[in-house]
Amino acid sequence: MNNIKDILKSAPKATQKSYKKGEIIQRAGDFNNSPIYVKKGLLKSYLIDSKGKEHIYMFAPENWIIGDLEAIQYEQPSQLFIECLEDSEVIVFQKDCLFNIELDKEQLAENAQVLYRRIGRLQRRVLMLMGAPAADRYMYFLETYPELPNRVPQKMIASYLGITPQTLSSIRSEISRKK
Amino acid sequence: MNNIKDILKSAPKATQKSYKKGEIIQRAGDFNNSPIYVKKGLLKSYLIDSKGKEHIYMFAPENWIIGDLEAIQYEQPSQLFIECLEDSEVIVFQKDCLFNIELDKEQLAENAQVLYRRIGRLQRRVLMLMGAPAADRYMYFLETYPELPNRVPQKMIASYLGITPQTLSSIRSEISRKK
DNA sequence: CGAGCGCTTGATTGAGTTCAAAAATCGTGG
DNA sequence: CCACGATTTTTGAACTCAATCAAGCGCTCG
Repeated sequence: MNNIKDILKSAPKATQKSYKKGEIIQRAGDFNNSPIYVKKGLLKSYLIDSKGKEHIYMFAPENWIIGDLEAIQYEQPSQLFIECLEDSEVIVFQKDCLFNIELDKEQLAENAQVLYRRIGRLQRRVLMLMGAPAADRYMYFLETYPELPNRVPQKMIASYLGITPQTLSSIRSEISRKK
Repeated sequence: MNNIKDILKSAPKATQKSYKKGEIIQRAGDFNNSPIYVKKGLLKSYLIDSKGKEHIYMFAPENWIIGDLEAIQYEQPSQLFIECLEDSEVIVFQKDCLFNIELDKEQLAENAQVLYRRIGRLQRRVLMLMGAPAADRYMYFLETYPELPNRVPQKMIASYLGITPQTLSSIRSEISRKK
């Protein structure tokens, strides 16, 4: 995914921070959004919709970057909350960390590839959300985050997949029945 | 969206091409994928799923960039078809056009922002696909592509939104009834 | 040890799909 | 420019998958 070495060298003014499980790092409405690199631990970002329902946009275990990139790029208040699911150590970047003109060429080229990879993953997710039935979505989650099924509660997985915890439960029992 | 000036200056070895309506520019399985900038006309990219059903991933009217970025970045064969919906003039880039090390710093920084914006749009789409009912999805389409409702048939809009043409038809009749 | 949260299971409901067919629109050749 | 066939859109009925509603079980941690 995102190579730690590449990230670190491309972030001259990044700051290191620690958060405890349960802390909310960024809130919807905040203007002060930054990309966050996870060194250790686990974060999630999520949207609260008009009916008060939570939709998880992504998880960020070790070596992932998380943030409301849409809000950052368009200089709008964040739509997303970012919350700490395990005690975590992170690096908070500057907003423009990935395209700051003070970076050197290698770093900029590297960063463009980091963004490219993220687009690739998002493309895959969009195609998945559009076509795939609930069971296939769960498989997709297992591929994307092989280490997470044991680290996050099922209701969060369901929220990430856009299905209810009940549906996920029945999918899982169906899978284990088939074995 | 993507500023034509920025794109052109950042693409030293790009080639210009013309396609007629109905031509297929790239096919699933091709290894020779490139990002394509649309100067004039309209393209679409789409996936054929295991049941033979077409899912439109995106439309690219004037000034958009289209391509199977996932396939390019991971150097895999394309999953997506790219097809010409109107006679079009396009610029075919090199695969690494956006992060080629020969580009200068301004160009690289600019390109990173182009990618950033695309991520922002994808983020929005993922959140939309996850939560929103069919009627809201149609509204989202109208916002994203204000000029397209008259240029593409409804069945394609439905395919882009992940709903059936029948459902879209009933949504539209409901909307016009409310006025 | 009890209260609350998370997971499971079953019954009911509902949004959207599928199937089918009619109505409207488009495109092409005469 | 019209006519005809093909495609697209609309409409309606039956069905399906997943959501909602509801109840019960098992943990955890307070």
